[in-house]
Amino acid sequence: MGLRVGTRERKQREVAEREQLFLDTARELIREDGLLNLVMSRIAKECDYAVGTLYQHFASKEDLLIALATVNEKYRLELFQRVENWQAPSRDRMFGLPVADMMFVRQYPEHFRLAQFAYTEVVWGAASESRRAQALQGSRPIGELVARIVTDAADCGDLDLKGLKPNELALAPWTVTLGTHNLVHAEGVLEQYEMRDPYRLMLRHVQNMLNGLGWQPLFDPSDAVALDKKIKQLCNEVFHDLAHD
Amino acid sequence: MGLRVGTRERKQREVAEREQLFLDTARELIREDGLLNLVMSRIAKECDYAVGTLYQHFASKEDLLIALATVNEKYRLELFQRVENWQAPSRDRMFGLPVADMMFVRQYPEHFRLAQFAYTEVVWGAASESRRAQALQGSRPIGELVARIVTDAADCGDLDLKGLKPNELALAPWTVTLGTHNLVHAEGVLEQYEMRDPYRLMLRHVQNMLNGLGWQPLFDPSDAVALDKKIKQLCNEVFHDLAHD
DNA sequence: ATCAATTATTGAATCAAGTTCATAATTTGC
DNA sequence: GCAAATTATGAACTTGATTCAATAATTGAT
Repeated sequence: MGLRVGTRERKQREVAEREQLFLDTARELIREDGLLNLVMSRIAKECDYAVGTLYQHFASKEDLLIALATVNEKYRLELFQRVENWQAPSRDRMFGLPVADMMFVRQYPEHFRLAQFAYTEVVWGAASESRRAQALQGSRPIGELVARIVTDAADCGDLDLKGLKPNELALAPWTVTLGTHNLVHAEGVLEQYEMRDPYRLMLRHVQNMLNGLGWQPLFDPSDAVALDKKIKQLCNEVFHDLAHD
Repeated sequence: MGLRVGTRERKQREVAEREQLFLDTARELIREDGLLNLVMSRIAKECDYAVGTLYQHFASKEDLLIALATVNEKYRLELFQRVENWQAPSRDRMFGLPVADMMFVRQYPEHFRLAQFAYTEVVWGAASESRRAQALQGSRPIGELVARIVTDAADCGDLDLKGLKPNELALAPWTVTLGTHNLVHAEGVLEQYEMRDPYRLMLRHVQNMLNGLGWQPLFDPSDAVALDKKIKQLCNEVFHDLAHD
């Protein structure tokens, strides 16, 4: 029986590995040809499996897209965790999250577009129930992490929640980040307004928002040197291994 | 020749009317069956035209979606113009824009989802060049309107731009609004955090943001009564005809 | 009013993917 | 080693977007 369990486990591992292979290949194909041209049979062929096998893993194309978005999120969580463990004032840790998000988008340039697409009714509704549950499950640790930072700030007196729940307050910088990703990925829109470096602007506005929330110590966002210094500090102390710019 | 021109103009008008009919029908079908189930041949049949005729107007399904998003934006512009013409302090007018956006989403509940989808590379890239130009052209007046409000505020001393261009500053509340729309339309996400009334929260955070930008006069967003009063005021004085709640 | 030329409409046919499922291959349990 | 159970395969099916040859309507000139 020991052997039987052993082979069963090996089997499971092989299946998991193959799923990862499918997802990695899909990510690669998307990077090459764009989300628009992702073709299921192409993924299968690229991995030397039949389409039917691919469909053993993913109930549909949408299902695969949600799965891909979900594994990508794991990496984002990793970056967020670094920020959480960083020894720094609560405000700097909160500010670190949008910075982490920026780094994340750099590493997985197609992720945001994919996510934007995946969480649309069109795709979300077409994925399997279990896949959706898995995706939501995966996003939970991020929400909890952010809430911990906010709670921490409130506890040590850096922040007054003013009746908001931690996640409600955290929504403020989150929407700024999310909205920026949206605009950056909305073809043609920002170009029209001649905006250089929208992510830099995003970070400035996150600081404006944190000031508006009364998160201590206040920071002067018009001080370009100080803002740069803060970003550099994060790159050095938290994201040293993936700085490339 | 006068007659010839006359008939030509009539022809053009008829074509324009038919295009509008196609778009209205598409909007209706989307409302009924969702974006997911929009079928080109169904639109044509519903309008008593052949698919080929539909394709005389729109180069592709994506082209039609962009066109629909573009006409919807006209209505949004209308609401924004009401706010601009409102006799009120600059800060209240700026705050009015997210409120207008809220009203707009109420009137066209599927618009935001459509827009989110339409400006994705996937769809945007598949639309015709001229259609994209038209879409960008349509969004320009909104950008200009917002910039006017910001400039106005700076001129009358309510606001210090601190080196930002008007549109760069306006990006701050814009991202908050956009990010909120995103979350609201991302299936399952907000439910997980048990957030009631995300749009109310959005408006509060817009006020936090405007405070952070130092837009005078400052407002206490934790004062629920005052916030309600401000929203009510806008509903009464600017959106009286479409209040329904 | 007539008709050739031009323009617009039509919908059956084409094509591209996503998805299924009967068959073949492999693995398991005995 | 073998029957049963599981898994993999890819040709066939299905749906829906798009095309285009055939048909109809309109135009402009006589």
